[in-house]
Amino acid sequence: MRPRKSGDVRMGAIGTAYSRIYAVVRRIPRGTVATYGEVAAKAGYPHAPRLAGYALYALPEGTPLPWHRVVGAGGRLSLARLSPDGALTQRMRLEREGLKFDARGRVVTGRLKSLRASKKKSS
DNA sequence: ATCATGACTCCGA
DNA sequence: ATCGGAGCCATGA
Repeated sequence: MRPRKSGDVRMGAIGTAYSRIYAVVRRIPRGTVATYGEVAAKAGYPHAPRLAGYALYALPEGTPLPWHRVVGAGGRLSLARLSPDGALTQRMRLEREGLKFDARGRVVTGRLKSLRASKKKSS
């Protein structure tokens, strides 16, 4: 089930899936956003976008990780489903880094545009 | 070991 | 545009 938000965090030792995802999130350039799929893929799980979301969900409140740079596909703030308030914080932080949002609350960046172009059915 | 769940994504209707 | 179902992975009980 859901990991505890605080207390027993055994991710101190690197090598776990969470640590890998966190490492990727941490290396997201400022003023840039990455999708859960991107983060998971770079962490070593190209087909487990849920892991990215799951790992971020386990993040403590005072996490130094730039979790706000992680958005859903197309720049959507999936966080809004779980915590609307948190989504506002994320949006505020991203705007502070120079990112823009459209009327629907989607992030507008030149990086996500290439994401949609690679979609295609296999064989 | 198994079962259920999730800040996801994709595809079809 | 919205709605629903299927697939994938690791974690906790």
